[in-house]
Amino acid sequence: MQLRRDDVLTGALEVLDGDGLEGITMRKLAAHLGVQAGGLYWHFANKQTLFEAMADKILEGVGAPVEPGPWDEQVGELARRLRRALLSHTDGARLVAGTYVTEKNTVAVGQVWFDVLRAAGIATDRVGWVGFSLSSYVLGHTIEEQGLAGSPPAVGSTGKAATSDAAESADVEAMISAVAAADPADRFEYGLSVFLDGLRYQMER
Amino acid sequence: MQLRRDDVLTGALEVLDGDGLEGITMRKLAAHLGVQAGGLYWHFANKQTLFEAMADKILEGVGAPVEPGPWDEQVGELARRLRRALLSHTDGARLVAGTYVTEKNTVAVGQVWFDVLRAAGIATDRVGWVGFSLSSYVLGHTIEEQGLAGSPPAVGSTGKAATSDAAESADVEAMISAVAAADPADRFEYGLSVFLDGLRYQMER
DNA sequence: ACCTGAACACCGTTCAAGT
DNA sequence: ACCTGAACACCGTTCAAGT
Repeated sequence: MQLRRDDVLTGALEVLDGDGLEGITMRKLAAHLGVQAGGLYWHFANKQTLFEAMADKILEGVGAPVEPGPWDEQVGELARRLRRALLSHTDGARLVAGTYVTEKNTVAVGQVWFDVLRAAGIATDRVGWVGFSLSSYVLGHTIEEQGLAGSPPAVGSTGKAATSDAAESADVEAMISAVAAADPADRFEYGLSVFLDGLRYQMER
Repeated sequence: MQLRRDDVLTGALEVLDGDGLEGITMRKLAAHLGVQAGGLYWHFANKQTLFEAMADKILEGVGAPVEPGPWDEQVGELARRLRRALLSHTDGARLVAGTYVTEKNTVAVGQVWFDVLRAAGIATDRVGWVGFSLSSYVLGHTIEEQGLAGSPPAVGSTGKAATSDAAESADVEAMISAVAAADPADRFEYGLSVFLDGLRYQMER
């Protein structure tokens, strides 16, 4: 049974889900595929290239056309789609963030964003900035989401708060706990709504 | 001349600036400090701990009190401060994003955000969400900024646009070029202004 | 065309032993 | 207290050689 490029990619995403971004090893992937490590280099020039292909595969479908409707709902849909794709694999956000992707799917993503924002009436020379800003938010948020998953119950609740004002420090800890305890999807939606409100405001001028 | 913990940290940031995040090696850092690799483990339990300390050091000063003034200017100042700190070292954003920091400076950063947003009149239970959203944007944006630095002239301009509509694809490429060509600081300010407009809008209701 | 086997130049981490 | 020396169990990548 010969290996196709796509089998390697699928196997790599399985290893990613099992062992995380730092756990992916050419040797481990090779073993997972029942092959010697050196053999992988026939399919991918190096690990970096493999990572880029993985990142692109994660973005598959994010560039699909969006349903007709109000522009702000469309933009929201795009943002949610991107988040869902990044969440679909362990450390997906960090993987995509770490690779400067120019592959097929990434270009497709750029295309839909462009179409939607242009149809929304945003000036051509601003469309890129809006898309870049919003996707930066999605990427940053999702990285934090996936990072927080394996971290201590509440960031900062380790008791080593060095603040002199005990009452105030308690408030901060309460804030941090509230953030950590909240549904990540709700937090995401909140930030998204702020951004969309800002966008609407800027368009009404 | 004995090594102090802080010397190791400083040396590590120098290696970071020289060789990037992937280039940092316990052995290389040891050589840079004129020491054997094993010796570093007296100062830091492991590489991850070292990285966390580096991330925290990068955030030094970001938690300083902010000058009195309109709340939106204060919030903007905090966002810009964070961006500047992340930009101050090669791959700074990715370093901070990859470490779940609970150290001194990080807590201090949380403290100022809390103070400023609270004073702005944002409800206590919303303060964390706002701070989290905004810092997600800053983190995501800065990661992309630092990533784009070493990448091809214009993402997507590789000529392999698979779209059927040539004219539309040209528009997308123009958009991408416009984003890549623009001053990163301007792009950052734009997204920040959108977020702040949205925040103002939400507070007026 | 696709992969093995074996090698090369590295890694992070541990730990007895030195000073 | 702070570091060396040497080892252990790994890495990514290359490349002749096999099928």
